[in-house]
Amino acid sequence: MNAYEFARTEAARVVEAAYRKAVQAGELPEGEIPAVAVETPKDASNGDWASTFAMQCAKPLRMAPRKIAEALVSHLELAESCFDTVDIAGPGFLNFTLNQSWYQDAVRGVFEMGADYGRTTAQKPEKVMVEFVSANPTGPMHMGNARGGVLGDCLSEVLDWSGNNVTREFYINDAGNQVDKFAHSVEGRYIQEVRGEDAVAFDPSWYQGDDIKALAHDLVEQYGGSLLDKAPDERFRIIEEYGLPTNIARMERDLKRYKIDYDVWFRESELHESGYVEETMKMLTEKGATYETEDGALWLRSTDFGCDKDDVLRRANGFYTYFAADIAYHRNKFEKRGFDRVINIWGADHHGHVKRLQSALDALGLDGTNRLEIVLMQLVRMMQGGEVVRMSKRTGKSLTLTDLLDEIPVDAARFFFNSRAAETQMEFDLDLAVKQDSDNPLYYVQYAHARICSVIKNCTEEGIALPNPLNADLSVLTGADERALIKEIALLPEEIAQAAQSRDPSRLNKYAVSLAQLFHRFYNACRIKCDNEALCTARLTLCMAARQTIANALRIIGVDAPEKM
RNA sequence: GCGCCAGUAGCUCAGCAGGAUAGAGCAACUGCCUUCUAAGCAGUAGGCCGGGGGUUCGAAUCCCUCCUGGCGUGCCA
Repeated sequence: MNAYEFARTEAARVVEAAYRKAVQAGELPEGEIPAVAVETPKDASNGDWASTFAMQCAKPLRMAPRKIAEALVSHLELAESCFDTVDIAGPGFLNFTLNQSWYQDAVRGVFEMGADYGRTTAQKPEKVMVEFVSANPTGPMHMGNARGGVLGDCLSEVLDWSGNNVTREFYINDAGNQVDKFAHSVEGRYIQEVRGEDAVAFDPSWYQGDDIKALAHDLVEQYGGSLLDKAPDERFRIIEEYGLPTNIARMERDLKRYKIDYDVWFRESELHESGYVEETMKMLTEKGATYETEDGALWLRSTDFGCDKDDVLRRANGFYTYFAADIAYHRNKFEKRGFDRVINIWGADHHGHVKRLQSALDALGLDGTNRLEIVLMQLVRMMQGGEVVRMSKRTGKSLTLTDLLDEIPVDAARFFFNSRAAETQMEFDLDLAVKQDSDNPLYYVQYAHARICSVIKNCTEEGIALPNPLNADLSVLTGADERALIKEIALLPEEIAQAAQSRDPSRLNKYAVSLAQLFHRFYNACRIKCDNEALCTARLTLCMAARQTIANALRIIGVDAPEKM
């Protein structure tokens, strides 16, 4: 158990024991008491931990909260706990102050775990898949993908650190209408390049990006004009078999550059080719969840599940919809690959899709409502020169992930996109991002790390022996800034667990900034390299713990912790 | 129309399984480098927590309602 969790459970244990004793002594009535609530006060002058137990008991025990608090305190036994004192404050708060040995243990805990400090074990470890980005292979990735990429990657990391078995997956939509449209667009540009702009009229349904023209150009280099002699089907096949793998390889390369590595790249086309989609539709039909209309289309009875309308699974022309493939895909995740839980990162514009997919899985007996979670992410609004930059693959005007990484460092991008919870609307000002240097909170955090490294380096160069952190005596660290830093260090495992539980990795950014702030404050208030040997040793130990903690937090976000800046 | 998300300092946002005086960064102003990294620290100023009702010892946080903004409501994905 980590130091933070220990303190929390100790506070609750001690209060509950005091209540029992007070009842035995006849000072408090026996009653239906709630679980002991414990929290950390915002203001340090209210102690390190506080319990609102006395106030919560006011009603069930029919007593004034302060009276209850007084009775509790008179029976509190702190000798075996990690607390020094308990005070009654305000309407009946019980404010606990941590004792010296707790601080000592908290710092030691960092060194016992080292690079793994912050990891916890789950009560119920899950085999969980995080599917994210899953950008269409018909063009380059945009800013929404950039945000989703960091979000999914950091969420995966945080789930992993909380004791789960995590798989990162990219779903490749290499089937359906859009692929035809993609091939059509490349074909058009190919014809234009071979025979001239006027040979074929521009079709407004084409994807317009320069990437399409570039692919057409590649084909001209490879085949000359010979593709025009081939049958249309054959030509389409050649274009697809060149264009899709090329784009997929580029996405993989860009994501690697963005420090994202997937465990699985899953192709939608496999689901169609193997007959898995068809099989899944048959299962739904057997469960009575579908019906057919006269034109031959197959429908899912979504309204039966509370959705506003039914959904087409198989079009009148016999082709399965994206939704049908998606149901099959998720059946594959749960049934075939045995994931306990699946978390998808989706753009908020897909929110209407959530309930119907979950419901379809429920109909298959896979309990999608509880096991499939969708983290909806608001799209990113790009600003440049004070104006909104619209992003659209179709108009080709989008700013791509590659463009972004050409402009700003990977770490700056990753830190930025992990700085807000998924559901918040984000504004990304490119002008600001490019010139963003010392204003960027990332550098504030990294600077704290570099500063520590520098101090430690100076000490060793001057012949000051680094302490063995596992048995260093920290009893001299009694200052407010020192203790505040230690308490923050002790918080890392809890922050990670909370981030995982609430599916919100942006908590780690906030934590890292706060930790850096407390270090900078400590650094300014307390001289590390000082004449008092015991103090110097203790503060060096604290520095080393802070360094490890910052490094671990940054590692989860996926940015470097530099030794100098 | 219906559905989802959001509205907190000048700007960007934390806080929201109810708790003590509502926080941070940026911008503004005032101090701090002859000693470990000033990409730093300390301080000042800035608020009807969108409006209105309710629930209770206590509401930015929960419920209802209204207003404003974003998104969705395809046999597209």
